[in-house]
Order: sequence, then C-alpha cells, then structure tokens
Amino acid sequence: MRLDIDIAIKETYESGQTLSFISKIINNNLVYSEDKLLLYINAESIDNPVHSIYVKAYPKHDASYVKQLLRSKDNLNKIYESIDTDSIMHKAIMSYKGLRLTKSDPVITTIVFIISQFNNINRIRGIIDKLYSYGKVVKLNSKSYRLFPDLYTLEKISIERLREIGLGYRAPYLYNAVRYMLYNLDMYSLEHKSYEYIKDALMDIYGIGDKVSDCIALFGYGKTEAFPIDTWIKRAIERLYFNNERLKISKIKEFAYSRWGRYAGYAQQYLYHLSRMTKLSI
DNA sequence: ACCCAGGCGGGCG
DNA sequence: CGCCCGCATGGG
Repeated sequence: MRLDIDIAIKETYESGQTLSFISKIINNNLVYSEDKLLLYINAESIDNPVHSIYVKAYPKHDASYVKQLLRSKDNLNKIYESIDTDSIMHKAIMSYKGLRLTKSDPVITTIVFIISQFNNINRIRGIIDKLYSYGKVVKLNSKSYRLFPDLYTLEKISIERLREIGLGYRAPYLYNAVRYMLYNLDMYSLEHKSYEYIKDALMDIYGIGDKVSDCIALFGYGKTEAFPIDTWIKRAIERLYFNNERLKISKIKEFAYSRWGRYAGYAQQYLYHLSRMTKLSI
C-alpha cells in the first residue's frame, strides 16, 4: 500500500523514540514489529524527506494503523511555525526537516522506556534485541521476522533471566510492570485520557517516574505536550538557552511548557536529536 | 583507569 | 515536599 506522507525516515528512526528501539533498517528499508503486527516500510530514500512511502504489513494491510504510527495527520509546517521560537529551534527544524513524532503501542513503549532509564541507546537496543528472541516468528515476503513478545510471553521470563539479558537493577521494575499491565491496569484504557491522567496512572507503576512516564505519554499515547527531560535535554536547555546555568527539572519544565505549549514534545524531539547529533558543540 | 548513559526508589531533613 | 545517594552494565 502506498501512503502519502512527508517524512524523513532516517531522522525519525534515529531520534530515540519507541520506533528507534523496536525497528531495524534492513536493506535500506525500515522493519517495525509489535506483538501482533509487522510493517515493512520502503521509502525511495531513507536519507531524505520523502513525500510517500510504500508499506507491506503482517497480518494484513491496514493503512489507518500506519497513519497513526507515523502521525500522518500532523501538519509539520504548522507545527514548525508554532515551535520556531528562536534561532536554536530554527536550526534544529532546518537540519531535521521531516522528522516526525511516532505513536507506538503503549505497552511496548512502557517496556522500552523502563529499560531506557540511566542507560545508553546502544545498550537499550541490545536488550530489546534479546527480548525479541522470545517473540513469535512470522513471514512476510517469504522472509522470517520476529514479533515483539506479548505480555503473557514476557510474564514467563524470570527476574534472573532479565538480569542476564542485561537489565541489571531494572529487572524487578520490568518484572513487576509486566504483571501490573496484565492484572492491574489495562494500558489501552488510557488511550483517550488526558496527559495528566495518563501520567498519574503510569507513575503508580514501580520503576516509572516523571521522565519515563513523559516518554510513554509522548511516544506511546501521542500526548505532544509531554516534554521528557533526560540528561541530554537538560544539558541542551542549560547550555543553549541559559548560558550554562544549572537548572532544576521543574524550572526546565516551566520554560518548555510556556515556550512551546501543546507541541513541546515536538520541540523536545528536535532539540534532543540536535543535541545528540552535534554533541552540543554548536 | 574514569565517566557516562533518554532515572528511579528510598531515606532523610 | 526537595535533596542526595546507590544502583548494574558496557562502551568511550
């Protein structure tokens, strides 16, 4: 199925969202798989913003799901207009035009960002890879791929095994979260709740705090007002907007919400990508 | 060797 | 509340 959308696949893939962790670039195509579906996304060039992509899906072609995943309703030009408040954000927008926020499965997003805490992107990818080995094998175009394991499969993995996989001290966080999502909280019941409601519900989970819940709200529930603050974003705001002054998280939040409002999440994503790509030597 | 990574829970004042 | 500390692990 062909889908009209302005998107820079590579930037979107590399910018540290859920999609970054549960998909792979294979032969210049993006392969993304959740627990019940697999997408094979082909763009003419993953290096440049394109205007359309071609998608094959397992088990069936479902354009609406792909549109939701890639947030095709977002009018990037309008969003740029509203967050282009200064020369720094302007540079980020110009550099990474076509970078989109993505909206992934909230359960998988929760798992990914519990693993992400106080960790680095390469290690997170490695751990997610190992989790994939528990997933079902499916075929698409006569090639085999793994789906992400569902909660019932993850429930069978012991804490010791999670430690071996590399979760370290986060093993009990994930172990408990899997059970919490199975028996205490239907994550899909939060889909159309407010940002604040979602944050409160997520922060009741052992191992999920302010930052991880913001990532889940943003990348798993599509709440674009969320502004996750990790070490990169903290340094970036301090260095680029406050002349290297040390700031409290609460102060940075205030700054971000008042400056970028309901698209703070987009501003965050561009700033995060800019910070990592330039290592802040701008 | 040392420092850092998409932070969190717990304990203390 | 806010602040401070320890935490597993691997790569630069």
